[in-house]
Amino acid sequence: MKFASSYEPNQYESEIYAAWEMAGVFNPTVPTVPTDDDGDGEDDRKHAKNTYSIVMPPPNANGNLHIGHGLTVATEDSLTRYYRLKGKSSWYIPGADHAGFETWVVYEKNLEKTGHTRFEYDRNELYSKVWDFVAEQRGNMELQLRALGASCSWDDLTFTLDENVTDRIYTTFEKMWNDGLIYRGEKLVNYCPKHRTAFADIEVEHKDEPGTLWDIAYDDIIVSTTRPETLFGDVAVAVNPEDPKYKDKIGKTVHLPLTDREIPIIADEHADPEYGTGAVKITPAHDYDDYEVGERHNLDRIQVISESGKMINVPEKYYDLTTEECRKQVIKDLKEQGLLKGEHKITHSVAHCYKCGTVLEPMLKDQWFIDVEKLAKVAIQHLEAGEIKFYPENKQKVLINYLKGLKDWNISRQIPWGIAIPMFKKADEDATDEPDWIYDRRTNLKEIEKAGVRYVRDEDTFDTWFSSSHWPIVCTNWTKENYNPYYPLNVMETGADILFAWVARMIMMGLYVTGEVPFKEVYLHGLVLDEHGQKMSKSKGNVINPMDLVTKYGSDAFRLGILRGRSAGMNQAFSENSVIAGRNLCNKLWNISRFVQGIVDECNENEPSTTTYQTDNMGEDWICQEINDCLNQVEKSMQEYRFSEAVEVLYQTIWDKYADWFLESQKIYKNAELLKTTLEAILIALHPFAPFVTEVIWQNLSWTEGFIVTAKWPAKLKYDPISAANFQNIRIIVSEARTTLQALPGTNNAKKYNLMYNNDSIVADNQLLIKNLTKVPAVIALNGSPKGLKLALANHELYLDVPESVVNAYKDTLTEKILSVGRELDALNARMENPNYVEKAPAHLVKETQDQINEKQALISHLKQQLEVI
RNA sequence: GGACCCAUAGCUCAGUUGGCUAGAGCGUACGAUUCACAUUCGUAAGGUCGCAGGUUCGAGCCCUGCUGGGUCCACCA
Repeated sequence: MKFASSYEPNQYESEIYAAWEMAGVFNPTVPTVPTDDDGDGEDDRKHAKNTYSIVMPPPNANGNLHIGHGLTVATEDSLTRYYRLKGKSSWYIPGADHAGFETWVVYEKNLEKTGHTRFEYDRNELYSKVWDFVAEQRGNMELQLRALGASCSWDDLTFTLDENVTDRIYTTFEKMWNDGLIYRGEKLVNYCPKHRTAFADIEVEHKDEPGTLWDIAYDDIIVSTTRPETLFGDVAVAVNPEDPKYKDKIGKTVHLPLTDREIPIIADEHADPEYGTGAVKITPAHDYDDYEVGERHNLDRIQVISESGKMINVPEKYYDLTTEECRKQVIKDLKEQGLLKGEHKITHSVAHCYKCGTVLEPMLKDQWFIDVEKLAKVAIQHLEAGEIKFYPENKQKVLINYLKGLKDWNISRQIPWGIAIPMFKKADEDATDEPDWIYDRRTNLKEIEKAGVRYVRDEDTFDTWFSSSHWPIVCTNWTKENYNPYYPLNVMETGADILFAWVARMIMMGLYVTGEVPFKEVYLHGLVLDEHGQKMSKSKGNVINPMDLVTKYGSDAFRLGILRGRSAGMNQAFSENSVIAGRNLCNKLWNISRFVQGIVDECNENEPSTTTYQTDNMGEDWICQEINDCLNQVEKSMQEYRFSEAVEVLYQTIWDKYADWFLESQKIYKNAELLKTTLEAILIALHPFAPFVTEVIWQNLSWTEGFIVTAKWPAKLKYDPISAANFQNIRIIVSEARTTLQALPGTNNAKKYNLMYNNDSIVADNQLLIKNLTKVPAVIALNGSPKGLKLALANHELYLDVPESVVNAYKDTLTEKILSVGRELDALNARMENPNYVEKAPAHLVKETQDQINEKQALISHLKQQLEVI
């Protein structure tokens, strides 16, 4: 006997994972690169259809996994393992993210601790410093993925800075440049003065905050503003053309306070007559709306805030102040001059850096932009054609809606840790015929020469989402030349929170580069919340570390626990309890196997299992039916990404049906061949969710061969359906006997009273089983002279051999039972008395109702007889 | 301002084209104990499915409105 009495995951998990990895069972069976073994000049994979591909959203290469990764892996790996068992060549491609901005922030903080700043180094130096930093930290995350059981193909791990990735990014960028989809523009961008980089719109966090709205007199016009310090950048005052208050002022000029400038009053829809004073100052260099007003009226842009957040291009007095200091000074000076006419407290939303919380400045900068209009349009067409199926479904509409309003995408970042933008600016002023910017891949050079003209490289790097948008393409080694059976991916699984940032961009880029959608289905998971439904955060102290749970309860328990009760796209609570429930299931399965192995040993049936088992009794037919049902439901659930349902049905089948009824019956019958076949079926069916315990058991069973990872999904079991249906009688009889025994006065009743039956071949044939399941001392035939307490069964005549006093004490319970069955009967009768129901409801339902009425009536009359006897 | 999601047992959640007496896990109460498992076994209690209408023979599910909670997008001088 190899099985200890309880399952200890820590004893086995790392060893089992190492064995899997060593044996290469996670590698896809169909090659992942073009092959031509038969030498016919054609890729052998041309006809490989049975593939399943899924990529991992790359976790931060130098970070640790958090609970969201735990859910990601549990979900993706369950899919991968399921389809592998289903016979597909499954390829789960792992990844690691250089996490441009995130890592940079961590690195820069460390750098500052050592008393240095980024400005002491050039980009190449910084890049190699961060590279070393990441290399040092790297590896934890990959070990943690293994601990979670991720069955990925490790040889194919893709790092977002791998050469094939940067190659692909450059190729795409070049194509876009040539197609005119890339442009350089001076636009307002979201700029973090602390990190000194710009962000895409999607990375900005808006928060509602209290603020002040000041009224400032520009001569006789009063403007309202929340940012008086930007006054020095004002180039106009706008009023609404329909606003009668200001109609006669349009075209005139006003004096800009604290300066010696005159600025025009212009008419623009942007000014809302209802808001504030209805007149608004226009600062095109520091406000998005004003920028657009400026465009419309061809106004200058005066930048008054520098990239370090200090005032520039302002009178000496204000120069080099921070925006905050300057604001105070301006307010003070305006007050002194009597120009401050009002002050109102308001709530407005303010843009913050999602990393450090600093207020973002809209900043006028030259940046690279992607003209997204065409890309979005193509994506919308394919989405509307239903080429990608979404789980949850509604995300398709949400995504289309987003794409319809998408603005041009700023892909420049001013941080060194990332893929360099392969663009060079003309340095020779004289070469007027040459283009200002040229594309070139030699980003390691600060300066290049082309046709005798000098060019200097752009120092910016790509937004990480630009490279991430190629993820399905780079992970599967897609190329234009070769057919690839793994592209498009079968599914893209990721967090619902990055639908826009990532999924949308992968779709646009996939279509642009390959002409095909990058994946056929999208499954989005929600946030994992704490047990009270609160978002996990360090500040709240409610963060759950998945690795702690894995250590404590095992990887399988964690996976089962986190998938349980979870559905697509929903933010849902998670607690240790569900992991404990998972741990218990693993232990149950372990003991089930221990028990089965015991019988197999006893019967000397240690040869590989066959499908030629015989079913010799109702319980055996019944469990075959139950397992088939279970397999069908798991298959259906997996098809629809209903993991929670799949896990639920497995729990019930394994625990409530296989262990509690079938194995109990096998204590009598001992059908070793059937036990082997059925145990294999449940082990394989559970394997996608609990890979370790099922494999450990598989390795310990005497008759199984190879790894369960690469086993075949179970075939449907053969059984006699009539016999299977008859087993329900046993279950009903046993349940009723148990309920009644518990309800009788006194304790330990099961040991006291015999069960007697009259004229019942099912009971007669299963006396021993019923005795074992109810734990009564004996099950005895009555031969026509009833006594004791009759069980509340419509179709069976059974009695508990209890003394009259006990029967009398049971009288109240019996009366209540008659009443409750009576209420059920009334409800059924009412339904049948409704002619519309009888006419319009489907015939089988009407018949069912009638059958039930008959049954309840029989039951009531049985119970009433009993009551009369008392 | 636009859109989306959620509301079912004490807690966390299932409930697929409308169909029987609305389920699970955890928790609670009571009982069991050599013979695979106390990480066990058995039994029970606990729900007018957020509110108000409507459609239907029949509504947790479909429709309308409302209330409460959450998310995203846009805007906010």
